[in-house]
Amino acid sequence: MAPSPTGLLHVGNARTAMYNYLLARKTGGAYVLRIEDTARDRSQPEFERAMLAEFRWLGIDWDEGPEIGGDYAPYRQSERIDLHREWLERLKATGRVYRCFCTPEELAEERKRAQAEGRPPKYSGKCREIAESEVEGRLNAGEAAAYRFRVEPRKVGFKDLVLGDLEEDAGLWGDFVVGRSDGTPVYNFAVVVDDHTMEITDVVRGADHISNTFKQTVMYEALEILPPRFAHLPLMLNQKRQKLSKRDGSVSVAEYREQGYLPEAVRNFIAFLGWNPGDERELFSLDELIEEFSLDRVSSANPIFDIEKLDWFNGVYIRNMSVASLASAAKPYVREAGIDVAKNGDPYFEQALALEQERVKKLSDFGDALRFFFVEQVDPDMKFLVKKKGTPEETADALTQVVGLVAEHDVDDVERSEGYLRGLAEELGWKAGELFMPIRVAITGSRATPPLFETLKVLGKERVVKRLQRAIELLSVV
RNA sequence: GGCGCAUUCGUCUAGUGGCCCAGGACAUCGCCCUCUCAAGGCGAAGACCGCGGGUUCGAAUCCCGCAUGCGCCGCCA
Repeated sequence: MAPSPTGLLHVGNARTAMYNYLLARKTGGAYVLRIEDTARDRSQPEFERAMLAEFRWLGIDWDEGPEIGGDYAPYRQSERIDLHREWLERLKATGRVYRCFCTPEELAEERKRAQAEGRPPKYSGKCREIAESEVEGRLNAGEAAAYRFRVEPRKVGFKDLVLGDLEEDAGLWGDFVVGRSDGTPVYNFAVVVDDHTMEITDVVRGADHISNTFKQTVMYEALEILPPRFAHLPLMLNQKRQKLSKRDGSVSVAEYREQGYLPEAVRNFIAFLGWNPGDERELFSLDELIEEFSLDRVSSANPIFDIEKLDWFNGVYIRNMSVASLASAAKPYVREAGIDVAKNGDPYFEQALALEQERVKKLSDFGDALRFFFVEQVDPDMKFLVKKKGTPEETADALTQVVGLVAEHDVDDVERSEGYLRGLAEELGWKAGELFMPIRVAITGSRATPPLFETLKVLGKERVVKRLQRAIELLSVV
């Protein structure tokens, strides 16, 4: 994989990296990470660091790359410029490149005019036939000149492992730049040099690179070297059905991590955006994905990123976790929500967590879900604290009796609590739910909570009594 | 504007000439379970397979055209 560090890692790139990774692990090949940082103005080391961290979080590791090195170092494109220059010399030797003196301004102007007149914005070839002597003269006079590749009009094709045979007419291109006037290589040329010199066998990248691949194909031929295998992945689209962009805000992997999506869920979800095993299974571990993945089952249509399905995957993975590992995963998020996790000890936290485990979709949901377990007092909504179709007075009376029972029998045995509380409801002539709801609201402040008796047990007699008494007071003021 | 790629339920998709008047999953709705909320179980609704022509005894599947969407057309990657 070869990301360019010009922003945060977004889910589209993450999927591409995943497929690369799966393919490498499945075939037993070496997985190479190369940083494409030839965009000097936009590439930033912070982005590189962040991206690598994000890959690791997803469980994607690599065999060769910056930091860890490898036989084909260096692994940053910007550090391979000498090699690119060397290969540019080779290209020059084939007579396929020439100097172009057009300034960026002139070219932009040309393009604008072409667009306005409805012509394809293609380089005119203006500098193509400048005589060798004139080239030298202008160069000596200090004029800047780029290197352009002389394109011969003909059909260019390659076999794509996902899309099949692809073909394009090179006659439509115009000569393209391979070396900038400042001496640095252009990405599309650097890639050819790097892929070849690093002995890359398989290139899996986004479909937005298809037209680059045609041009690379021509360069490979000119240099008389063999291209790698290519596979282009249909572009992941946002809800508006546009290509996912780094400028697109809510698509960075970091954001999902921060919201409490689990790496295994994100992985599983992303893998299924454009790939499936051919049967109806959907839950796949990394190892299973490696085992089953193949490029020929990658679909050729553009998938749309649908957060609801991710939510479902995440919920499934949260439910499947052991309480202990869920606890360590969730703690930072709960703390982030302003809750003093350590306050009542780990066992308390884990018991509370276990009650909410099947009720959340994201780790960040635990903050709100667990809050009532940790606050000093809850603020019950009077509307629901009062018995349905009942009065504050009778509710207060009932809760007073509940306090008595709790004080006498404790709440440490779920079945016993249920027994005596059901008994009370019967005595009162109430339906069980009519009694349980006021209790629930009194002790949690909410109508949607884990099962009542287990909640009572975790909270403990003392808290329960205190909260009930406060609710009774609130009811008496009404 | 040119070129390329794509087009099956709202979304992800199965489907490679007869098993498909199209299967699964998410979401939605209903029922069950039930002390609430979830989870779970069961069920419903939801796709004239983008449109139009062919080929064939037979097409979602093959061919052609059109439409739409996306991508690329940079001394960005």
